[in-house]
Amino acid sequence: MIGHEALAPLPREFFRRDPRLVAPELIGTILAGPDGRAGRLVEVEAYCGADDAAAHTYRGQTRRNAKMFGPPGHMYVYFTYGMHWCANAVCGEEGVGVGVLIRALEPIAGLERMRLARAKVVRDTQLCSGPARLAQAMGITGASDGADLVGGEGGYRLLRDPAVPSMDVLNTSRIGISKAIDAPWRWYVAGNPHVSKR
DNA sequence: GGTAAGATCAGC
DNA sequence: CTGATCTTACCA
Repeated sequence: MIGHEALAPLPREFFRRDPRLVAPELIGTILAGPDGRAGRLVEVEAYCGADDAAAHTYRGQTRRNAKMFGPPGHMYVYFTYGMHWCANAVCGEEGVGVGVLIRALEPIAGLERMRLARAKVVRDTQLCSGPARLAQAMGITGASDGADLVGGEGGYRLLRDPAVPSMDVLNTSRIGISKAIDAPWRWYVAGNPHVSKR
């Protein structure tokens, strides 16, 4: 276990900015969930609303993406491919519809719970190496849509680690999209085995 | 009302 | 590389 209490939550204002500024700064921060589960962010992608054809919010607000238009610092959780949940941190001013998709975590606490949530996994690098994998490992579902990552009501928080290990952050185009495929809005930790493959 | 595609993953 | 699996969004 690690002492979550000692780690300060990221302030609301941290998220109230362009997701392309927030995303790289989220690398190295910690997502803390229920039951002591926690992981360090090692891969993220920015989605830029009306300026971004690949964003769920590109064509405006719908029932599904409503939380992305809500206040920054909350989670936007969506269901896709008939079976997977994925989590974003809402950014920008309220009403804008931008955010950061959390694509991979390096598990740092509550690994037993994570393995329980992902029973078939044999290697720890398969626990959180992908947006749907980490959601399953952390217990994130539609019930978490709109949870406040600053206040922690809803069970999840993003924390700043005062002692982040040094790491090399690389920037590339995003994964798994068919539009705006050239926008360089993905950031990940070089050489980290928990970054998503494929 | 009908349908195509989807910010994915696991298994062959 | 393919199948799974079903919600959402968009069109008629």
